[in-house]
Amino acid sequence: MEELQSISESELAIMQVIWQGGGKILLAPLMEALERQGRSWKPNTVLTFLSRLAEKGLLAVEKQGRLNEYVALCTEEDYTASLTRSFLGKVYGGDAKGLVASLLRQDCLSAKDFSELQDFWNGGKKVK
Amino acid sequence: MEELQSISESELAIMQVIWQGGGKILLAPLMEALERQGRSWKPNTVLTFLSRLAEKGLLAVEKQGRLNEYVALCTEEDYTASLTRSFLGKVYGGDAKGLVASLLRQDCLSAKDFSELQDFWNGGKKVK
DNA sequence: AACTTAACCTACAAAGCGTAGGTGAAGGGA
DNA sequence: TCCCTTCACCTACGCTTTGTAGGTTAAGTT
Repeated sequence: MEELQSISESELAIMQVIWQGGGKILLAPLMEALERQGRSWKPNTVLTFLSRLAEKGLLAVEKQGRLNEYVALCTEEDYTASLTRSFLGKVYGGDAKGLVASLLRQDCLSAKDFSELQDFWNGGKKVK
Repeated sequence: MEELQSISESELAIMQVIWQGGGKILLAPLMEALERQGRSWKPNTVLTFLSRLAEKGLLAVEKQGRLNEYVALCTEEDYTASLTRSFLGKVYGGDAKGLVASLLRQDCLSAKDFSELQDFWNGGKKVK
């Protein structure tokens, strides 16, 4: 699992549309989706974000006739997992238990959350 | 618990020295500590970091005679807790269970970690 | 032929960061 | 008393990231 490059807020918004749309998209539907969520970026602005995402290795650009199809190179889960590993390393020196302890101390995990995680732990181990 | 401003790697290195030295420090001992850990910053460079930390609200500057004493305004635990909340919000939309599930999926938590966390959970709740 | 869309290249300002230099005040020693 | 060192404070400069496009051109649509 490689370390993904970090991206900006705006770039993330683009990726989220692509992920939610099944992992690949053309410019026109992307613009529409962004418009629908209230982002009023000029097409060129979006194209800039797209090419930066390609530079950063998050997107592949595939010619479909004369148009470009922008294809996500990882899933949203891969991306958040990578961010999480990076955060864990930088802030907790890789000590995942420390991170969870911090969540517990801050009351971020309810009793219900915790028991669900236990189930996940017990069940998930086998499945995987 | 306010949201602390984010700081750079270098600024963090400064804060860590201060935290480890009991929360307050003068320039001279700070320089020595940094020197000892192999950082060869010029004094002015360190002073820049210190004033940026003060601007960001992480440090207070108190005159001790003609010298400045740089005083940490939060503990290291407060700082990492704040980073963690911020990360949790941005990446998981506040879903702490989702974060922990991601750690589990990535095998970041061993069985031993998990049982220790259960102890922490059971014990910690009472204490607090 | 004119218009629209998309692609590609280039640019530019603001912010963040590393890295100090210049200057001046204040002790400390010769 | 005069110089040297330390520290503080202000200013700056180059590099990178990010938001935000404009200019130009090629291709498809009317």
